[in-house]
Amino acid sequence: MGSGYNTAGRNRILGFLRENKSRAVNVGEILEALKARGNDVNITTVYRYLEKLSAEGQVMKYVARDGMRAVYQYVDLDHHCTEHLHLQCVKCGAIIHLDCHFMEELSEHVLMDHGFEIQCANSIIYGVCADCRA
Amino acid sequence: MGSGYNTAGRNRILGFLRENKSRAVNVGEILEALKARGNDVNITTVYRYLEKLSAEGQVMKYVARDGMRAVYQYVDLDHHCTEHLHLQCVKCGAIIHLDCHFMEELSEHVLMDHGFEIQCANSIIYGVCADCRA
DNA sequence: TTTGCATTTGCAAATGATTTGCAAATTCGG
DNA sequence: CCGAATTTGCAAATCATTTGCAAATGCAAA
Repeated sequence: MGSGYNTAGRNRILGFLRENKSRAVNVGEILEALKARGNDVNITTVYRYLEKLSAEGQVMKYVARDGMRAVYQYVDLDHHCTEHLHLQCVKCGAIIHLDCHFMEELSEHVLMDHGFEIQCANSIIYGVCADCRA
Repeated sequence: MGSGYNTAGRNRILGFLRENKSRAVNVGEILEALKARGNDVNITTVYRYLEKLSAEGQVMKYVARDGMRAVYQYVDLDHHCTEHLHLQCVKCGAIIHLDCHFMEELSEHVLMDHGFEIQCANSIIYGVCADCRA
């Protein structure tokens, strides 16, 4: 994990991602949030570090459906499991991990009754999350 | 359906989308394909018409997982039903409609336990179908 | 068929997110 | 504290997509 040099900018970026691990954030949000708390970080640095984290699997990168910008979400490597589906909010881009027992039921049903073996890795179910419905 | 004026460019674009209704295409492909067959259509026209078709529900617009460009897929309005999920085989491209009772259970679970309201229309679950697994 | 008006087109320029080149600044092990 | 390797910041470059506007086209009514 955490390979590379330890710098102030990186710590701030990673900190913000961790604080918001329940949702996906975009580059603009990161920039604004850090600027607001007086810790400016250059946009290029943000992009480059996010790419690095993404390659390391420490964050997940997705593309929001409405606009055309990427969103990033912190991944808790400890609790990580590859066998779950992703629910993505079409409004805010947040990713919800469907890794509860129900996932198994779904997989089994689809396999038994439809002969279809789900590949969770690249499947995304779209919809609207709780926050955006409120 | 098909509202608006009938023009050569639009017919060509819609024709190409229909010919490729089994997959999603991007703007570049449309441009190249039409140019290759000697029917140039302006890029602006393509974007504008796709937006219109998308608004009418005649094509589905989503964002490719890899890059950052939009892709569009023709929708057969006759056979269209919004309340079921699609399972698509990554090998043969076959699409299975998950509209059995289990669909309701899934929707309900996701809404109750995760506060997430599924939009079936553009969600696709990938995997391998019965035929291709054999 | 001609006329009038709304819609559509094409071009070039604007936009907005993301990437890249490069020199200066920073990190950290020795 | 030194030096090599990494990271940063800036400005400019990309790339897909959008927009403004004048010219071209479609279509229905006369």
